[in-house]
Amino acid sequence: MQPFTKSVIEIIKAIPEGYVMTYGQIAALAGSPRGARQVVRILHSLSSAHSLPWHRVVNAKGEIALQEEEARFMQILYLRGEGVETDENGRIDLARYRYDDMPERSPEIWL
DNA sequence: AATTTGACGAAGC
DNA sequence: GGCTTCGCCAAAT
Repeated sequence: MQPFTKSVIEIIKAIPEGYVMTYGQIAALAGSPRGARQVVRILHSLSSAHSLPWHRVVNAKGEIALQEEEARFMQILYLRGEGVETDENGRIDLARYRYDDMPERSPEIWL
């Protein structure tokens, strides 16, 4: 297993309750700024095995990324249970709920 | 060793 | 805003 993959798992486990992170954010923190699809893979195959808080990972637009309706519903329930508001389409306000591990490294988010 | 897989993301229209 | 195209890359096949 690549160090990148291990980092991704650790980062996801470190997302606090009530916050979310994006695939790209996680990949970048793990050392691969264009490895967002790896994060997808890892979650797809390991979310249950590692009991990761998979529901705290959303896409760059702040939307629920899951395709199946039932799984989307579950993710929304988990998030609302932690205090993360979602609209009827599963959209999250990233300005409020995005978790920034190292804000000084991500000046673009200050916009 | 080569190809496919993915819950992505940025850019262009 | 939506939609398409393209780049991305470790793991699985």
